[in-house]
Amino acid sequence: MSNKPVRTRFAPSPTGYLHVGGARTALFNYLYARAKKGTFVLRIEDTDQVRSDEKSRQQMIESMVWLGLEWDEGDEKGGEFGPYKQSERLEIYQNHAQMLVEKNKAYLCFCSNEELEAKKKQREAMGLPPVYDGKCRSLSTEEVEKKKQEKKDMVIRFKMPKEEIIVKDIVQGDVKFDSSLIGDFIIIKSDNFPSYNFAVVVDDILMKISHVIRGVGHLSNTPRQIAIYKAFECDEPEWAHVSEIVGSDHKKLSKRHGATAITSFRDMGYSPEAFLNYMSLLGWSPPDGIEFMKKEKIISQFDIERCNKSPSMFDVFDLSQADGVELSELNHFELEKYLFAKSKLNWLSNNHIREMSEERYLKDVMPFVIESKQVPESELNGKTLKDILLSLRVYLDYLSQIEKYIGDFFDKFEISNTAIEWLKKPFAKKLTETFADLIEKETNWHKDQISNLIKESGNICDLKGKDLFMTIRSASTGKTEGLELPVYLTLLGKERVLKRLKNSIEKTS
RNA sequence: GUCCCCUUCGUCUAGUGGUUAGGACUCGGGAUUUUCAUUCCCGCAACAGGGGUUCGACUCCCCUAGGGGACGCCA
Repeated sequence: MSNKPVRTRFAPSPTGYLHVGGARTALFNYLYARAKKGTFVLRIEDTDQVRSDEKSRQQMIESMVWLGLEWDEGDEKGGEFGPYKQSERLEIYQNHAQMLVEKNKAYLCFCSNEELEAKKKQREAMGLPPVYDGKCRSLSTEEVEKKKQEKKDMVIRFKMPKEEIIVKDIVQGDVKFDSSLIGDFIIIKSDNFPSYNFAVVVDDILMKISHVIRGVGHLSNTPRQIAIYKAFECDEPEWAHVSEIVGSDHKKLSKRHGATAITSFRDMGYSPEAFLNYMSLLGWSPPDGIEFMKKEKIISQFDIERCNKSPSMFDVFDLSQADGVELSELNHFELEKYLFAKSKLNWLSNNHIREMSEERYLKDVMPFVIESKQVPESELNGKTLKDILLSLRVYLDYLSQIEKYIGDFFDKFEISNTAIEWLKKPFAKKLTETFADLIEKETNWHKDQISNLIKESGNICDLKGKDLFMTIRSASTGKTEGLELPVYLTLLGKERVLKRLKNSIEKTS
């Protein structure tokens, strides 16, 4: 419609952690700005003095940074249209409200809360929409002055014109609203703070926002906002109300689906790219249908026109297992239990982990290795650990899973029930001893050589196939699954293999 | 209560009047792998229901049901 430079914004209110819903909105704004070579701005909407807090703000920023949603302008970064915190823009809103009052498009209202409440109930009883009746709309200047003298609480209300308002929305199409159902709403509260609908519009005008991309929840606010644009004689931005995200129970995302706190996913060891990839697929799909994408590819294919209207489910937690549990209160360890093991998120994440550079992977996985406390400190920097981690890479859906594999390569040695079955076989003891002997004498510790030794043990004991391999596997790893055996043993190291074999021999007798 | 929006395999979705309704994840089967994972192949599985409009409807209209959202001195 317009060829103005694209400027999008994400405008969270710092009243809690950033969750999937918010992050997805931020993502779409980011993606669109990048796709159109525009600007992405971050504005903090902290006009709710009671609920806003600094900690939330910081956690949101932390989440944004982690996801790689870099903003070009905004909080903590500055820019030519600052400040970017609404609490620091109070004067601007008041001036603008004053302009509206002077143009007779807004007015002072002195009605008390009790009065309003009573009227609302009355109207509801009569089956009328609960809108303000406009009592103070036509107060004379004298009356206004008099009430001001009395130091009555006052607010500023916007004169809502009676007309049909059509929201022209990129994803929702044209949506009609009857403004008589809206009424004169408050733009400046009695604490002198602007109301949401007013502050957004003033900011979006001043910050030259070209596209407002947000959840459908805001669609019904849009007529109010359009009316304000008109009152200021400014062009509306392009609207795009994307579908909301729901939890596995089809209900709006809440603390119950928890972990919707972005930082929880970071803590579980999802890579930001993977999580971003997953979120981009909620309500949008790439034209070529290929879902595993790096950020650059998402950007190059993104368009809001391909966003759909129907709500998408954030389906990574098994809520049926989490009855009465508030997932948002759990740490990554506890949270893991409620994850669907085979979610698309995990699949994508596994793919991203495999595609990472080795350096990046090693660097990212290390904290989880350390956290597991299963690797002796002396070996933390060794080449062996590096090789182990690299071999384990294909097994990981998210990095914290390394904690369940890594111990098997060091001092931990437990024989699983299925492994015991192999060790109980009649030939197990002899085979294990034979193999141990061969290993003890071996000086060339290399996977090909180990492979030879396994075969040789087989020849000596007249065994091959599963009997041979599974028994040796069970005796040396305690498990019946895992890496290719010669590789596994190479990584384990001669000493540990011997120790384990001896241990297993005792169990077989 | 009033207004607005939504409803395609279990999930994410493609699809804009004529398709064997496509893909991805999951699931089942098979091949490869000494095992597990990986990889490859095959398969199961959907247009919420009812009315229209039309030669023809997943696509358009209406109704019903279900879900979501808005109606704040919250954002």
